[in-house]
Amino acid sequence: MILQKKSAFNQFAAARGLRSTRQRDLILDVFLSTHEHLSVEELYLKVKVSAPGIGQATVYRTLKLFAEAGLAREMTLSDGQTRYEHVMAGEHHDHLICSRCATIVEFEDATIERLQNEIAARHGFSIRSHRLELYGLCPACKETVPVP
Amino acid sequence: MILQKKSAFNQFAAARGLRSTRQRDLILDVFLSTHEHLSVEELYLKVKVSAPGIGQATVYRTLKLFAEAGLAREMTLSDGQTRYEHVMAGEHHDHLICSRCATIVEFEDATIERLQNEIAARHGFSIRSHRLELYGLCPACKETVPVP
DNA sequence: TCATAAAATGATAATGATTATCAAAATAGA
DNA sequence: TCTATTTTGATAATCATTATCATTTTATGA
Ligand SMILES: [Mn+2]
Ligand SMILES: [Mn+2]
Ligand SMILES: [Zn+2]
Ligand SMILES: [Zn+2]
Repeated sequence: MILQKKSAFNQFAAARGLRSTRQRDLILDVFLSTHEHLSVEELYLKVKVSAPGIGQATVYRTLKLFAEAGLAREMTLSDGQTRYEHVMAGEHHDHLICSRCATIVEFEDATIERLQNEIAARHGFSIRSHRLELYGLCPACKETVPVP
Repeated sequence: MILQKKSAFNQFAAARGLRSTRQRDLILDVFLSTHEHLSVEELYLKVKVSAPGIGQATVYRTLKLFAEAGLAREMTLSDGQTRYEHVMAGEHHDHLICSRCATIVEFEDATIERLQNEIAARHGFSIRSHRLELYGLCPACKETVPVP
């Protein structure tokens, strides 16, 4: 999986005439070693551990590249920070998000996807992408928080 | 409908001990006279026509009040601008958005809503809110744009 | 290996949307 | 009218992201 993505990126880089750099390799390693939905800032801090001199701009630029290369997906939750998550070409899922502790659970629902397409078709739209986010309390937080 | 919302806001204002001001009345009138999903900036420009001296901060503040009062809903599309739309208490709908001309079509789908709740329940979440946005090309733009 | 053109990096400034601050103006009561 | 309190509008501050640009790195081929 990780190797697949690395070679996917190398292919992309070759096709685009990108040069290979220490920074990009490192950012890719760090990104692929996570399994969360990390903000750019969080990724930047992780990368900085191995490369204290890295610039934020490089991290921003590189993550955008990963998205273009099809191995990452850019997402913006309601906290106004851009996050990146792993994605294998063609794969798709939506998110359940805890409003209290920010836990994220991924899900897919074929029926919802189908209904979305039907709705779009009914209005003459051709869908390119969609965003479905369910906000609420996760099981743990439900217990902790007093019911209003 | 408009009268309903005006009195809803007056009630809210009374309960909160808000004073009544020319600016708020005007912003409410302008907001209620629209039927679109306007950004704060757009609302600000509309209001400025009748009250050139109005401050943006006042518009920002006042729209937030409307949301708290339950007569407006704050929404953020993928363009990173906060928009406000009319909403009557309890009403809900989702959006189909043209990525090219920004046309917005509203829809409701009971089945999707039900499935969302089922998914949340399956993961032990209690949903508080959700966001469903379908991005694509509207009928008009589909014709205009060359197919890739 | 060396030179060189092109690309990449990192520091920093700029941007854009929103919020905070605060003095001046407006409002609601007494 | 007087006064305490709220509201306003101008402005500065903030925050995430992007643009700029001098400097450093890379690829390539003499
Ligand atoms: Mn995910
Ligand atoms: Mn709407
Ligand atoms: Zn939680
Ligand atoms: Zn369109």
